[in-house]
Amino acid sequence: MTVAITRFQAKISGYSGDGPGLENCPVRTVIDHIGGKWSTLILLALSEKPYRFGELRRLVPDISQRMLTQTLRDLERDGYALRTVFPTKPPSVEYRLTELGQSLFAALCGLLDWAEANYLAVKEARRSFDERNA
Amino acid sequence: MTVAITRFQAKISGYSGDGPGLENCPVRTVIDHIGGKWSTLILLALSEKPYRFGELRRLVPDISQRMLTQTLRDLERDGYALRTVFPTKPPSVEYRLTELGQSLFAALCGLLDWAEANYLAVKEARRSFDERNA
DNA sequence: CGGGATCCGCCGCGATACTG
DNA sequence: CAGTATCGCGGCGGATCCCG
Repeated sequence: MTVAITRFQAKISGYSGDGPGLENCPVRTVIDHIGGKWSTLILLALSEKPYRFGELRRLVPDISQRMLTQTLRDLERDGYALRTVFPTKPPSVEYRLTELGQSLFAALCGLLDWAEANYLAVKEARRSFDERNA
Repeated sequence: MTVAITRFQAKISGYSGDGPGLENCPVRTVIDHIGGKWSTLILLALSEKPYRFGELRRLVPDISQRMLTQTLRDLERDGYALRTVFPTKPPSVEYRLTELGQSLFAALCGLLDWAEANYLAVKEARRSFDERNA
């Protein structure tokens, strides 16, 4: 009975092979960081082609410049995005996905497609639930 | 030039066809809610088989009982999970995925597998980035 | 056993102002 | 143009106590 659990234990609780265990959980390591409010949106934008800072701002109208900066930094830190500064005047900075970022996006695509196909059902489920618990 | 953007505009900025637009964005509607700290973990656990409240607590050792309750409520509200109460003494409550939840999980699998395969590379990228910016 | 109620710290995120 | 600095709020999430 606990045998069935074991198959997923590693993904859920982490690998206790070396160290504390919980912070070695693959799911947490990756998902926790792309679970932010803007990460997937920026990833989606950059999947198409490299963009400059200002272009990304216009692409995502309601992101603050502070959060765009921070999101891009996080993506860069995790190895998903590459930041290139062109020393022009005024300076221009280009962001593009790395190989790792592209492969992450490929894995993310299934979820994004699902979201597009099913978000109406989700919204309806929410509405229905809220109505039942009025 | 802006033509290239248009292809993704809907997914990023939402469908402005009817209403304000931004809250009609499929990505935001779905991803924002499963981006929580525990949602994917519980989804992963329930994908294997139905579980009871206490079993889930043991499966995810470091979740508080408050957050487990709330996460399960959210999953139920979005139509991903089904809550069944058995009026035994003491009562037992079972959680299982709905069809919608199972299909979401199927779409999520690609990402989970990617996380398992690449989380070491991500951790290394982080370490390297932090070192460069010391 | 499976919660609900309450209190509270942390931090994600936004708004605004300033800079090279 | 592409950021940095500072301030402040709301809400996520943890700890604790109580209940049927």
